[in-house]
Parts: sequence; structure tokens; C-alpha cells
Amino acid sequence: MLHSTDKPEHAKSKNCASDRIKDVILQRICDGTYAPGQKLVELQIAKEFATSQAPIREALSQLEAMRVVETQPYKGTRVREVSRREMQECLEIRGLLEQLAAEKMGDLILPRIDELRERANETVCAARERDSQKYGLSNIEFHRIIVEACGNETLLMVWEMIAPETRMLSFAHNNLINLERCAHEHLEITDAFAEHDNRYAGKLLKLHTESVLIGVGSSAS
Amino acid sequence: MLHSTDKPEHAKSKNCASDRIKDVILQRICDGTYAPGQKLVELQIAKEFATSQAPIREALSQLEAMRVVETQPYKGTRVREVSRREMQECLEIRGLLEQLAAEKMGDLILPRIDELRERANETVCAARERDSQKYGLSNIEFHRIIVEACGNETLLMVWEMIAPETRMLSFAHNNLINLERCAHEHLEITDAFAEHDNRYAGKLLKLHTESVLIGVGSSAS
DNA sequence: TATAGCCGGATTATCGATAATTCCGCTATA
DNA sequence: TATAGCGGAATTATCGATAATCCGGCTATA
Repeated sequence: MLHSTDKPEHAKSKNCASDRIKDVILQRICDGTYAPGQKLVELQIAKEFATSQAPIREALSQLEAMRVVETQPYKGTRVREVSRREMQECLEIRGLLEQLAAEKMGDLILPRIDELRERANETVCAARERDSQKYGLSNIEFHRIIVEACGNETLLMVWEMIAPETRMLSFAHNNLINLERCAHEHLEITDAFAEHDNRYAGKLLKLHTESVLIGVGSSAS
Repeated sequence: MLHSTDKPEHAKSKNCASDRIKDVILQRICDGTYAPGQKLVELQIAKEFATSQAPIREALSQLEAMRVVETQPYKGTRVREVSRREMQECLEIRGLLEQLAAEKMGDLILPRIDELRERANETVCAARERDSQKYGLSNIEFHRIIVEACGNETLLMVWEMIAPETRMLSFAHNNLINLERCAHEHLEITDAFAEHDNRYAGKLLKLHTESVLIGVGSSAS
């Protein structure tokens, strides 16, 4: 039996119109073409893609499931705005999840340790160059490798559920992150994994993740 | 200004057809009318509700976002099957989340401590009566109170994301739970909260939650 | 002036029908 | 018999149009 395309069950983009459109809209939200809070009008987007309303609704529905947009009945869909408070909440939870991943993965990280170190180095470079977009991409990949490595599908799913907040984080609020310090911490974490000290790696990871934001004290929203 | 219905932002059921249908289907899945793995055919359901295909698709789409059903393009929607392995993964993460809630809530649980104890007592009664459905409902409410109390919206959201697994748990696999022991632990947890020992409550909660399943050892899926 | 209520434009929700795709059984072939 | 390839039924994905709802501005009234 020949598996022509062995996608890992949660395939990225199917070939329906709605899925292609979803990917385009997501891209635009990530790169800032669609700003947070912006309204996304179904028929307007439909016209642009030369389709009817149905695939657009489908796409927006999926994006809502990803928590990237927000829909209110009869009032439409907007790009979701993520408050600083929410970001902090997400980061705290992510820290916990990644710590769990580190402690449970055993040696499963070792086959990917080189890849992990490569991402860590990329974040160091990006931090040096003040390239927050590049930093953001490498950073998210660094962390994803760790969560993937532990082999807990549910953990990965939950982690991805709150990843978008982080993805937008470095784009919209890069001034709130000490890039160089964080990037350096990636190296420390990698070293800890390389030395099989998963417990210490987990601790570092938790502190690293939950303390990313600068000066998110009393000022809410 | 008069707020006629002040729903807390994440209102349960709007009055669109699709939302009403969604609630009905969800109910049927929870009570077992629609078994795990069962296919849900859009036009078939549409006929039953005397609507067109559109609201059904909408409803199924929302249910997919809740991870209650699974959809594959051109292949349809099925009630999601939750493996034992996945349940265990969920419970472990839930334990962690609830422990976090306990440690972060401070005294916020106190205004709801009576309610909490009431739910705990309900689970004890249900366990004594071997009423797994009643147990399941009270149990989920018990835990929800704790997660709600800490006031972290994101934490609640993530928790609810993996709650459905647990909701079905006691219905489909009640024989895998030691109801009496778990119910008794609810009392201990409540006592710890009442004595302001949140750290201990959190520890109990974590152990309680992640060890709910009986005999989920090496046998996967 | 201030305000309740109505009107019209804009947008979403739903409809009924059609196109696209999958699944399964059948047949022809070797 | 075993199997590749072809229908055709079943189902999903999309279409174009219509109904339902929301929002802003306008008007009449006090």
C-alpha cells in the first residue's frame, strides 16, 4: 500500500476553497494586513476571491475556532484583539505546559536536539539584528519542537490553542520583550536538554515563558 | 441604560437556528443518543429540523470547534471518539491547570465555598447511589467552580477546551472510576480551601484529577 | 433642545439548487 | 480467481438569491 501524502492527521491545508481562503486570511492577520479589531465583511471578501459567501463563512468559522477572529451573530467578524492581560495569562499557562512537556518527554528530545539548537541560534541572531519578525518565527518553532517532542497529542493541541496570542505578540508588541535575554535563555534551555537535565530545562522553560513580557504589572487591558 | 440580558460575553445560546440546533446535537451526544463514531449527515439532520443545510453546517462547525465532532472534507462529520490514552492526557493537563487555579486564586474561592461544598456533597451522594450521570454533572461543576474562581479567563477557556473529554468520561467509562474515592477527595479539597491552604488544595486537586482513571497503564487506545 | 420611534442601507443568516468529490459495487480482463 | 477501471448513488462544498437583523441618521413631538 502506498501512502502518497502521509500528513500527520491534522493536515494543514485541504484543497477546498474555504481552506485556501482561510490560509490567506490567516496570513494577512499574522503579517498585519488585517489589524486587530478590523472588521471582515463576508461578501466583500467573497468578491475579492471571486466566490460566494459560503466558503468565506466557512473560513471565518475555522479562524474563529483558532481564536484568531471573533464573531457575533448578525454583527459580523473581527480580528481578535489580544489584551496584554490575556497575553500574560497565556504565557503563564504555556510555561506550565512546556514545563510538563520537558518533564515527561524523557529522551525524546534528543533526536531533535540539533534542530532545537538551530532555532535557538536563530533567535539569538534575530535578537542581535532587532528583527522581531524573524525572532517570532524562530521562537515559536523552538518552543513547538519541545512540545511536539514529548509526544502528547493533547498537550500539543492545547498549546497550539494559545499559541496565536504569542505569535502576534512579537509582531505587535516587540518593544515589550527583551529579545536578547530571551534568546540567550533558549541556549541555556537547549544545553539543559542536551545534558539530560529535563527537570532543570523545564524549570528554565517555565520561568522563561511566563516572564517574557516586560512591565505587565497593574495596568490591565 | 438598560441591559435587558447581561450575559457574560461568552453567551451560551444565541437565538440563531444554527445555535439552537447545535445545542440539541450537543445534548444528544452527551446523553449518548449519538454514539462516538456515529456519522452526522447534514441533509438528514436538516430534514429533521425542517431547515436547509446551512444552519446544520454552521452547527457542526461550532461543535467541531468544541472538539465534540470531527469533520473531514467531502467525507463528513462524526462524533469524536476519545481514546483512553487521550483521556489520560487530558486529565493530566487538567490537573495541572486546576492546581494553577488553586494557587493563583487567593481568597477568591471563599465567596463560593458553600457552593463548592454542595457540589462535593452531591458527588458523594451520587457515588453512593452509583448514579454515574449525576456524579458526572456534579463533578464537572465542582471543578468548574475552582477554575472560574481564580478569574483567569484564558485558563477557563483552555480548561473548557479539554472538558468535553471528561464530560463523556463518566458516562461512557464510569466503570473505570472509583466514584466513592474520588467523591471523598472532593471533600478533602473543599476543606483545604476552607482552611485557606490553597497550596495543599492545589496538590490534592492535581493528584485527584490526574489519577481518576483506573488501570490506564500500558494498554493504549 | 432632547428623545422616542421609524426608515433605509449594510450585513449576516438562511434558503433551495447545483457542482464536486467520495465510496462502493460491478464488470471486463487476464 | 484476482484486480484495475468504470458508473452511480450518497454526501459534501459551493452557488446565487432572499429573509432577518443591526445600525445610523432622520423626524416628529414635547
